Amino acid sequence: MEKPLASASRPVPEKPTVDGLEEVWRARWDADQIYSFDHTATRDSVFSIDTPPPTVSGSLHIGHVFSYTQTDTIARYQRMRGRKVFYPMGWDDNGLPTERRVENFFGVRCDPSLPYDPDFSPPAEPPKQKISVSRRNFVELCVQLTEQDEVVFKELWQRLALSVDWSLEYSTISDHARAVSQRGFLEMLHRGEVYSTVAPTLWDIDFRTAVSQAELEDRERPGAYHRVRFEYADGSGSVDIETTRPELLPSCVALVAHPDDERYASLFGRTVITPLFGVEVPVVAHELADPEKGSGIAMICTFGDTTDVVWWRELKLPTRALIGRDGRLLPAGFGEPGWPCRDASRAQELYGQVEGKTVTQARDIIVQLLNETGALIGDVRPITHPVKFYEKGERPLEIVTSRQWFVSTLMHRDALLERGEQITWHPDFMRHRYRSWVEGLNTDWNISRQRYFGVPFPVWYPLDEQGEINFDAPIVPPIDRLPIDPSSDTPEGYEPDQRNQPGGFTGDPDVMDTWATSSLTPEIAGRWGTDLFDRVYPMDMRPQAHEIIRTWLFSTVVRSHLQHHQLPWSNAAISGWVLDPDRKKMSKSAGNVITPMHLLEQHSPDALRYWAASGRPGTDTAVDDAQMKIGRRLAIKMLNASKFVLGRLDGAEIPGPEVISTDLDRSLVGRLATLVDEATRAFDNFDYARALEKTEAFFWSFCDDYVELVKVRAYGGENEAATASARATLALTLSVLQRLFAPFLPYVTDEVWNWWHGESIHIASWPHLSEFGDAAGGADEALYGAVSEVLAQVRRAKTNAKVSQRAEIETCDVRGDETLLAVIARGANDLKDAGSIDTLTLTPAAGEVEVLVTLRESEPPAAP
RNA sequence: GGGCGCUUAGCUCAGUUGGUUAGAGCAGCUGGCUUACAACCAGCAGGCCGGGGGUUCGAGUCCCUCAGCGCCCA
Repeated sequence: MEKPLASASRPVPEKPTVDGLEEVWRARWDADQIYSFDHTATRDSVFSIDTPPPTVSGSLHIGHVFSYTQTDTIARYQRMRGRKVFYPMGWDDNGLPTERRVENFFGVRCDPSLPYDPDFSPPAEPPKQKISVSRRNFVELCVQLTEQDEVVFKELWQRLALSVDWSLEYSTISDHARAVSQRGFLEMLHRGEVYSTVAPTLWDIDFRTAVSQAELEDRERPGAYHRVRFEYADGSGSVDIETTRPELLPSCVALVAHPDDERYASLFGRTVITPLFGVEVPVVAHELADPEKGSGIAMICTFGDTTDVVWWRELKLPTRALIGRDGRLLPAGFGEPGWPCRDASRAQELYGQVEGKTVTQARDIIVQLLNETGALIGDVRPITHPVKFYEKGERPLEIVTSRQWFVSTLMHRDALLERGEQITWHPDFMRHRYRSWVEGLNTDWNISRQRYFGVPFPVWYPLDEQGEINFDAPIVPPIDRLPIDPSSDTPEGYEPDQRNQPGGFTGDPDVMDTWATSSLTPEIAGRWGTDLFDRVYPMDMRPQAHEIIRTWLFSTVVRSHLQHHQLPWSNAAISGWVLDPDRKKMSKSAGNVITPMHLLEQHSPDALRYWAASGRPGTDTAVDDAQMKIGRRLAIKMLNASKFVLGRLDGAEIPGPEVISTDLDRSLVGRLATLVDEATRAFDNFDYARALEKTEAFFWSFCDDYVELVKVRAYGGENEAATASARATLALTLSVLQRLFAPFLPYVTDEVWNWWHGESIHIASWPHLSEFGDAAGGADEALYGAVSEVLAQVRRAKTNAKVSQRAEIETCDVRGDETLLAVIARGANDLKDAGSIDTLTLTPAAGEVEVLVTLRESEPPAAP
């Protein structure tokens, strides 16, 4: 304190406004680099944030404002507390959403068999028929479009005043990110934590790619039970199963019922014959067979759903793959090894009718055949049941058998559960989301994607003399050669012309799952391998939304656990969703997505931030114009209150807390100390909303009551000490409030701060009790409340009399409990000033406080 | 089917280990051009704290149960 106003860097305007602050302060923060990370800081002085890199899919969303603002308030708080804040921003540009957008935006489709065309440029308007382009051309278009999109996002972040250090910007498709991602993969490979294998794989036939368990969702879809009769192999009878997928009958490898199901107990261990195809299959028992479902006995096919995979694995059943990558039925080999059959030629003939058909076509044909042979019993029974979809997909997933890379997660389940317990969750109940996900894991993490715009696996395979690929001996590059692209780079010890030749090599054609890269955001942002990494890792905070706990959060924990044997961060701050004004979830299909730019224009960035920061941690919050208006009003109030207080300080030396002597002032300062304590504790607990709420409530009370009470005294009078006390209190309180609001209202608070300070408020110190001297010592906090209450009653009397608040009061008699009156007496002078009271008397009386006023006769009542 | 959250004023929401008479803002109504602020100020009114049961001297808060909404997992 004790700074002369002369240190101000901006004048107090005659008529303050929030409009135009954005341009002024954005430029100045940028010029002064106030958000730069101190690269010499050591880990103990750093607060590091593992910022979520948004998927740059082109359209901004109000949700981006919401969660990123919440994080920014915490970043700003920590910065003011003196921590060196590591606050990077990234762009998650690799992956399927970008491919989708590029295909639609330019009207192209990737065909990896085409050669690169260096002169290709997309047509101005996307053509109706998509143009096929090479993989490299496609990737170039992806890069081009994401760079455009990133500009739009960056503009929003900067207008919103996210206190990001933009020199730490990264993208998940950059050379650096690809190198980190490939290194992470190779290190797992060396440690034996990833493996490639031919396995049943969840497959989206439209996207033509594998997907992982984390990308699944159940959707209720109509289906139908078909009752199908299987004859016993010994001809002694038959059993009826019910299935929703009769087209998979050719791949039936067993029937299954619950071990306790007495209806079928006698069948276990016996064999039955599949209708149409005459394949002899066993009847087995497994607990996952639901006696309530259908007839209680089901056919196991390879593969119709994930339960089939479990049965196949646990019961060690054979594989008869039926569905191809295009969703059509593959050629079968009845009578050949692996396809035992009683009448191979008949089976092949029947199968010939469905081979190459889509699943739906095949179903109709099989049903018809079953009907003709009498194996279809009764009517088809329509039902509704959950079907597994890729979360971005439009058709049900199939399960195909193909070679994929997997990260071992199942064997680490217990350790990963323990990691989840070690995280400090905000809010705490979010830990359940993590736990239930990990407990429900049923496959290792498939990280292969048969796509184009992603990080390639840094792996080649040798070809033997017959040109067969040896998957068991992958060739890998040295770490310092990364990033590489195995489809164009040549492994050590080979010549480029040996590609795809017998005795030569071939590159792994796939790219990694986008989460396989973004699970390394701490390593990417923190420049793994440089000394920066040790300064920021493990990080302090992972902010993110709850719907990606099973993907981003989980995968990051997995990678950190495997790579570094520790948590990637100590705190997970989980934000809620933004709902539309009717509290409906926003989605493109519902057409209720709200974009932020016009709101920014209409209400100001501070106002938008106020709305965002009002949303409790983890709580879904509706877009609310009214709340933004309140934020704008708050910002304006801050301007006006600051103008008033600084106007009272006369441009002179600002008195320090040692001159705060008046009881009322000390009472207010005592409350202010409590506020600082509350706001600090709330922020330390990542509860920005609580800090805001407490600060806001104090601020309005300060303006409405305290300022009114001391206004006259602060103007100056005979009692210099009393005047100095009021001014010092006003100055201290204003200074504290400006700083407590700084994380929420960065524009307006820096404006008002600079009316009396030279440096940005955002690098000022968070308020601390040491600034209060002993002004709060022994303060009677109840005094301020009691005096405020009497003032309110005085106002009420005037309002009831329908006179102006300025109207003078001849006598005011306060009646109440004696001890309370003694408290009020200590604020009597200010009360008289604020209420324009001539004579104030205090009369002990039983019961609640009562205020009786007599208005001055000469004051005519207001006209009705 | 299992789990998590929510249900408080017309609306949006606070309510911190159980403790006077349940709070705020908005909207509504009444009054006031008050030397920081009319984009403002003052005041008023508005609540079976989802229903039921229990523990307790005392429950919006803890326990049980039911209902509705939302989400996560299977």
